[in-house]
Amino acid sequence: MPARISRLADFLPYLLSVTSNAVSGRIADEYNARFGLRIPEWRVMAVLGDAGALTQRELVGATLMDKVAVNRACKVLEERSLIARSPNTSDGRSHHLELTGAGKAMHAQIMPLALEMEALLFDALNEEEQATFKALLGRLRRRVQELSGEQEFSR
Amino acid sequence: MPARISRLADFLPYLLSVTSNAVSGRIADEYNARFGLRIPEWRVMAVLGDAGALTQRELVGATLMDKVAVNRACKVLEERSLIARSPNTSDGRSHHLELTGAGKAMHAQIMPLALEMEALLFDALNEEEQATFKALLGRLRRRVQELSGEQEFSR
DNA sequence: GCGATTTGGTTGCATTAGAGACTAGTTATG
DNA sequence: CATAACTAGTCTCTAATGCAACCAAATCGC
Repeated sequence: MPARISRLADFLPYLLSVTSNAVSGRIADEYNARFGLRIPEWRVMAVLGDAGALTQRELVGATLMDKVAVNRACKVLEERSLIARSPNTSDGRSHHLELTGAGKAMHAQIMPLALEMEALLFDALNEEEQATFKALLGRLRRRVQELSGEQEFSR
Repeated sequence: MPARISRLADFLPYLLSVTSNAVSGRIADEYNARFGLRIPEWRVMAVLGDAGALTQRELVGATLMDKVAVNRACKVLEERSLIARSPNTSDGRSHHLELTGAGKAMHAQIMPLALEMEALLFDALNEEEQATFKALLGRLRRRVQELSGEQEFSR
């Protein structure tokens, strides 16, 4: 008995939240099962693989994650020898973080899986719809940022 | 220095997650500031206001939240005398939950604010785009559910 | 109707995320 | 250069989320 769903189901922020959680949960399970990575760690790997050596500060900017989240993810990855720190000659407070050989090897497995997952999940949308969806998300995000005050782009 | 954003930014699940968090965070702040409500509590209020008396089990179905989240939200709302329990004659394990007078009064303030917030946030999208966005989210969610196994629709 | 199974609700526990304080190193100012 | 103001990173504490075990009431099978 599907108990008449309330108007909540028409509320866009709700729909957005539920959908996002479903997608994230699915992906998190997959990465955890295959690589023992959690999402913050995966994001750091993805960015480092793409951009090369970065500081934590730069990772915060690139992933939009909290600096604590970045720090924890890096610590875990370093313990697993997937990334390595090298001193930053131009600023002694930070280090350059870079994928190790093992890290690069994992990255090479991770990215195809990411695209595969994306394709699988977004199967329900054709090319054009995916592009539209992406564009709308982008505009929405910018709008929220704009509303959420005049701060740079922390958080 | 906007450090070349990596390919992560093109990854749909990432974009979805970041956007959803931004939207939810903004709304959570607003409801917390104005009514001292958190999102799970707000959702329960919204559904009860719309559907009348329901059991916790029915609320789980209507909000897609975890039963623990529903239980906790109800407990808080009951303590604040925004909702009241009455015995369920047809099943002694559960109760009917319903908005009190105060609850209804708050609901009458809450819903317009919800629509206002929705309008404000989704300002960046015109009518048609909003409809498209909603439809795409719906299809995406159904797709994930479908992939996530044959379970009813718990979680 | 009586034991076995199921289900609504509750509690406790483990995991996660975020805010704030703190440390070490850097830049700006006199 | 010495002090003040700032910044990258780390640590700690608290709040939020979800799972699993649990209790009590209901249903099923005989």
